[in-house]
Amino acid sequence: MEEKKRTGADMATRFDPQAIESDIYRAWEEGGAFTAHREEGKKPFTIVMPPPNITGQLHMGHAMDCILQDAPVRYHRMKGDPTLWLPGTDHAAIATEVKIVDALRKEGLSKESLGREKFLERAWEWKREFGGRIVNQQRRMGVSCDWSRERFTMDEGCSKAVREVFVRLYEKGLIYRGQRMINWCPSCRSALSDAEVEYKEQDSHLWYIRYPGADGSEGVIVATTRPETMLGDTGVAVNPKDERYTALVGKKVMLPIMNREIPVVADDYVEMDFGTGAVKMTPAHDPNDFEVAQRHGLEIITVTNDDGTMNENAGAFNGMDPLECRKAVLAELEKLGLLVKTEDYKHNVGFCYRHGNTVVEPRLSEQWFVKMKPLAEPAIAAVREGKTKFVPDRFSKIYYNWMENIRDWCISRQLWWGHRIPAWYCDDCGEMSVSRTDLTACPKCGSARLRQDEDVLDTWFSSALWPFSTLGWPEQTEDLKYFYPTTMLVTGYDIIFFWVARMIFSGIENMGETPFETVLIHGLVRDEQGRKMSKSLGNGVDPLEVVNEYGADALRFSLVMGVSPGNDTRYSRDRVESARNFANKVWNASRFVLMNVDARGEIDPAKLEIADKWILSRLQDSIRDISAHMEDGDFGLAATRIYDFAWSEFCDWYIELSKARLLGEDGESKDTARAVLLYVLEALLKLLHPFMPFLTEQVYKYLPGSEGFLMLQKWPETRAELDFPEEEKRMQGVMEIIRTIRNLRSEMNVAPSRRTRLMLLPGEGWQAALENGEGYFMRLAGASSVEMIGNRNQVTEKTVSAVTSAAELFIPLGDLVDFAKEIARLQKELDGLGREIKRAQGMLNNPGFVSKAPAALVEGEREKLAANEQKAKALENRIAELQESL
RNA sequence: GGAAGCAUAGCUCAGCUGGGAGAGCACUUGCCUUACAAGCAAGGGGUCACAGGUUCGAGCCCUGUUGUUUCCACCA
Repeated sequence: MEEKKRTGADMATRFDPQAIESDIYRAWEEGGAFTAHREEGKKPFTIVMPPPNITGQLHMGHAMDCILQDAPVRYHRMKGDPTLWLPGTDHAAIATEVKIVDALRKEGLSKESLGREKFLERAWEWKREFGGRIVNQQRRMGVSCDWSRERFTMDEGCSKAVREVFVRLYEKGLIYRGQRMINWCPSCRSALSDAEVEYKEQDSHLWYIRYPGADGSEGVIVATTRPETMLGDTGVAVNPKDERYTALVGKKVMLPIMNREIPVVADDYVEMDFGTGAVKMTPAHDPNDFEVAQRHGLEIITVTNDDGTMNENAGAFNGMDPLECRKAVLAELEKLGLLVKTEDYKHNVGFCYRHGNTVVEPRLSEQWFVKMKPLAEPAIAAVREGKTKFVPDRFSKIYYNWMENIRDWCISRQLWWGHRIPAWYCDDCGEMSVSRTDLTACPKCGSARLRQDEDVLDTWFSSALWPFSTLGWPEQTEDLKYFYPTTMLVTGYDIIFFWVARMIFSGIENMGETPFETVLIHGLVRDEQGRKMSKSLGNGVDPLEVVNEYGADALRFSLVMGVSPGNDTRYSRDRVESARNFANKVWNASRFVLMNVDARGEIDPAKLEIADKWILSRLQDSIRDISAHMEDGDFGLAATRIYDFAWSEFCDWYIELSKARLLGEDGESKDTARAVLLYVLEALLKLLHPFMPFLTEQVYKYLPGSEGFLMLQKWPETRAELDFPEEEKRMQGVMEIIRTIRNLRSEMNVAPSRRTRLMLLPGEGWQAALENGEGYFMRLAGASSVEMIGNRNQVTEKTVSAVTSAAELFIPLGDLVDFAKEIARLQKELDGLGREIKRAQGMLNNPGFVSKAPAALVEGEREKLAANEQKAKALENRIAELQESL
């Protein structure tokens, strides 16, 4: 470690994050500061990090994730809780495979030409490169997670967990294989789960097509948005109550072009008032049609290939892509005179969430599924019973809504990168076996002619196990026993379905316990215009660029300050700049303190002056508020509070107040100020550390007597003996006078260089406090002298004046004073006061208020009223005097 | 079709269980005051979307309206 620097004089005048961040991070990491330790008997604080995909690089959403986890983790670590933040990455089956296939294409290669084994080698290479890159980007954000426990969804342990869960669910009958209608992405050439389809509204048409009767009658007109699918039609359905079609039910119509006779069936599914009330049935390419077909025994004809093109069942259209086919079919129908009409129509079309431009086709296919109902029920109950709490609570509604309407989860993907399905098929006896270990012989007939299922699992199958697979499950490791269930999950609302819900039911099913106590949901980071950041818009902001320009602390702070839980937030350069300015402010305040304090001094309560008591008391208040906000997950409020304390109270006032003493002759007062400055600064650094870890850690190195890392110091505790409510009030009175004088001087255009005498007529009980504040009036309010007077008559010169709650004040300004203007000014002040008095009187004259409002509040109003009445009286007197002298 | 969020200063947003409207940025004025011009001081600027209701008291709670964003569902 570098040699410790000792004085503020060594500090640069500006905080330079670039110069220190990487060194500090390395020191933390090498010093083992992130490593979690189990301490029996103590409740741990545990977070498993949502594992970023290894596909690319960190975006603003990740940055948000980082800070919202790092802040509570650092807070709890400082509180002394055994703290584990477990990091890792996700193999992201489809997403990664798509990227690798793209990369291969640029080399003129394809998946197929490479073969499965070579492809997987490439994929692991990819993982090493991009997985490492992501993790280093996280380090740049300052994340204090335990890298010694880093995991990957496809590492040995997690893979074992996946295999174990799959087999267990299969054995319980909760995983099955079957022909079902699934979402098919022609670009992935794979099945997708319902959650992976994004619906977008598209302008399209509704085409009305006549299907003539098989007997030569006029038949029926159907309406469709996808005319090309008619090639696979095997029926027409009408509502049984629809009298227009009663005669047709049971008859056959002729499917044009294909010239196939298809039946007309009656089914409740059909809405009578949509279109013509008659629906063409394409059971292989529409989930509803499929169900109708099941009920009525309709034939099922698949007319597309894996890549979305038309297949041989499409007859003359074989090989066309669907849009081409649509045009050709419509042209043909037109020629036949069967295209009755075309209407403009808007409807939702499903797109692949990884191939944004690819339309997802419902398609009949043999896939693996998880039976969801039995898993969803206890997961719903767990949240209802409060075993897992969503914060903010409204997100639990989204969760319930999804869980209560859940359908079976299609988990097989026709990909290579992922956990391969542990099922083997025997080519001799046809037996299918699911196994924890790789099979070499058929368990039924002993044949060695076994083929493992070609498919891999949905990436979310493994991430669903993340809270326990990463802790060692299915082994009963010490970590698992100690850290599960975890304390908190932090993630965006966009993956509640994909991930959060699945972790909850997986945790309950496999561990018997919900995986986390709290799910803290945050919003999206949008661009400066409020649009979602996306690659296609090219409006993404790279957090690393922001870190390079402004520092990690600035970015982190800008992402939390003034942000409320669960709400989206806009990225704004202004906010980062403002956070950077704050960092610099704290840096310079520290520099000031350290230039004046070179040793740690004890605080002796007997020697504290009013300003000391004020700032110490304000500090107590800040510690209370900030700690409470940290506990509640209100990081936006915590950050705002520390900002205000540091800037508006410590810097703007206490430091300025201390200057007079530091430059003065009174050694004891000077020492006390020094001790208080250092004490408050150190507490401030600790309170700020969860948000600005680099800056605070760096400053801590300079503090006299500091040892080790700030990040491992104790979180500040409140001390009752440092609460000084009475002195706080007195100091605020002094501050009000200072502000009032500044205001007067400014209004009167008194040059800052011109010092003015000050006369004070103290209010009752204020004499001592004001005498105490003389130095402050001189230093902070441009006073050349302070004179206490006992009576307004003692003011004989031309002065401007004002009334505050602590005193009446007079500033002789000679010819600058224009009595007429002065009267107008005071009158305006008096009018304001009058309104205020009226308001208070109104309240106090209201019997309801006096009898029902809290006593303290009523008393407070009484006090304010009395004070204001006194002020008003003083103003009236003053105005009268001035009028006389006019 | 169902659900949720948002509507507060010119802009972006805070506002904890109801108790005299706040911040950042922008704007005006004056300051290089020996920590900081990435700064200091002073100032202007708001019918808290609208309409009702509850309450002694509503930005906050309830009902409705309007605007806006998002999620879910998917009637071809």
